[in-house]
Parts: sequence; structure tokens; C-alpha cells
Amino acid sequence: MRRDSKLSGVLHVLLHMAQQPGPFTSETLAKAMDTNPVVIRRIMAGLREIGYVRSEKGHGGGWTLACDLSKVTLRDVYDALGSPSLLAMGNRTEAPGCLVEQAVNAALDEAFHDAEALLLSRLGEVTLEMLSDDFRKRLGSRKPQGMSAHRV
Amino acid sequence: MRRDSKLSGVLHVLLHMAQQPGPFTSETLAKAMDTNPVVIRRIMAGLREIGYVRSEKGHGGGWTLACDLSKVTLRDVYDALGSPSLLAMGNRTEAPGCLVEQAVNAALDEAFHDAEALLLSRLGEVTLEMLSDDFRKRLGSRKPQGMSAHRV
DNA sequence: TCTCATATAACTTTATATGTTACATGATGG
DNA sequence: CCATCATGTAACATATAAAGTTATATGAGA
Repeated sequence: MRRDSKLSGVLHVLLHMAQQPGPFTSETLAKAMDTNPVVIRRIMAGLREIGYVRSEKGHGGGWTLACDLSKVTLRDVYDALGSPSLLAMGNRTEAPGCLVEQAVNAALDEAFHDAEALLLSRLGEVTLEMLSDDFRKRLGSRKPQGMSAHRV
Repeated sequence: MRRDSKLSGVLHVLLHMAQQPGPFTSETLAKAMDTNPVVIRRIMAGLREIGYVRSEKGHGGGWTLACDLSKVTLRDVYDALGSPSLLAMGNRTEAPGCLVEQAVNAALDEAFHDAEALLLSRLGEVTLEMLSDDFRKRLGSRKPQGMSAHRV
């Protein structure tokens, strides 16, 4: 199954933005992400509605961070994307008349629910700031002489 | 994203088979599952290789359970299906040169891994026999006067 | 008013789960 | 033996959704 990588993508964008003051055009971000500007606008739209980023049109426009990185968790970002389903597996039918299937669904649902809850909880423990710090640490150990530039 | 329902489907088949002695033809099972016989053969192939079911050709042939239901867990069945990926989300790129993406991946991977581990652990706690017992309990409370037939 | 940049709808591409058809193989019963 | 039944499997078709692309509208500077 093709795996949704919007969360991974959005975090990538946000972290890039956190390394230097904005604004960043969709085209710039798209190049860094090796994708299309429209894709960037699409995944950023949810974040804008919630106020994590702002967008400006025209000359000197683009995307700007508008949140406290230490207060936004990966869970928050996930929710801003519309809380897409986390699991690649599901029940064959959700409200089956077949009692066998009901028994199967009940068992699977419990396991699925627990796993989802744990994942959301873990995402809620990590802030964007923690990610940014981790990035800078990686940058430091790779290029001890400076940290103004980094490969995309 | 479309969710994989092979596990749900296989369990459904196995539980149906557990309610009465076999063998069952792919066509019979397909009707009960509202799908195609070839689909049944496809999802049963993995189980046969591991020895959870047997298949016989020709007259009187079909699929037969060949395992101790109390010893086979949902995790075992999942593995027999080839251990398909459990999560609907993944990293944009797995081995990125970008340090930002490495930081993102590291954080997500940890959360993803923990959730997968929990899910597998939960699946490992449930045996086919437990599911079968649960089914019979549901059947009993719905049709107290007998338990030879059930809706599909 | 020209250029830049976002906003968004519509469309295309790609991946993959699922469904279907066709034919081969082997087992059983007459 | 040979007709029938059933699995085994490859090949093809369909459905759905993620991701990419194109086109056009809108608004903000210079």
C-alpha cells in the first residue's frame, strides 16, 4: 500500500523554515522538497487555517512561521492535516451482519485502537522545537566549522 | 487511503471454517465473504505454506483447517500473510541526505515503531480459539434456541 | 499596470488493493 | 479413460487514493 507521507513532508517544510527567517515561496520550498509548488500550498493550507503559518501574496510574499515551536507538537501538526487514518489495515466491513465478522472486528478494533492511541500519544510528546534542536545537533556534528548552510 | 483488509478477511474465513468440519471449496468461502474464489485462494496460499490449512483438489476437495486454534494467534496469521505494512503513514524518503529530513524521520520512526510493536504484541495475545469462543458467545446470546446456523 | 506570489479547481499520473478471466494441473467417480 | 470438480497461477481489468501538473483567478507590491 502506498503510504501517506504528508506528515513527513510538512514537518520537513516547517523545520526548514525554522532554520532561517522567512518568508519562503512555495517554489523555494518545493525545490527543497523535490516536489511541486501546488503540493506545498496544499499541505500548508491546513496549517494556515489553524494559524501555525501565514501566507502573503505578491512581491516578497510567501510562507512564514507563525507559531511557538516549543508549543506545537507533531500531534498538532497531524491534526492540522485533517487527522488522516494512521493504520494501513482495517476491517473488511464495518457493520457486518455476520457474527463471525463481528467477533473478528471486535478483536482487531481493540488492537488497532490501542496502537493508534499510542502513536498519537508519542506524537504529542515531541515538539517542533525538539525536532529543530535535533537537526542542529546533527548539523553540528557533521559540519563543526559552521552551521549556516545545509544540504537539502 | 484504501485500507488493506486481508487480515480481516482471512480471519473471517478461518473462523467460519472452525464452526464445522471441512473441507470448504473456494467458491463456498467466496460466497460467504462476498468475493471471488480466486481471492480466497490468494489469501489462503500463505496460510497453506505455513501449514495452518490444507487444500485438496478434485471431488470432495477444498480447504481444511490443519492447526490447533488455541496455538495460532492473530499475529501468526498476520505473518502468514507476509507481514504487510501496518501503518498508513511513512517517511517521504527513507535515506535522505537532508539533515532536516533525517531529524524528522528519526522522530517519526520512533513513534511508528512503538505503535507497530504494540499492535503486533496485541495481535499476539489473541488466539483463533479465543475469537471462535467469542463468536459462539455472540451466537448464543442472539439465538439461544440453537447454534447450528448463522447469518453470513 | 506589470510582475510576483498565493488560491484553487480540474486534470493526469502512479501505485496498489481487489476483482475477473483463462487456462493448467491434479484428484475423484463413473 | 475420461468427464467433472477443485485448486494453482498468470494475466488482465477495475477502483481508489496519493501525488504531481496545468490553468486560471486573485491580490499585493514595485
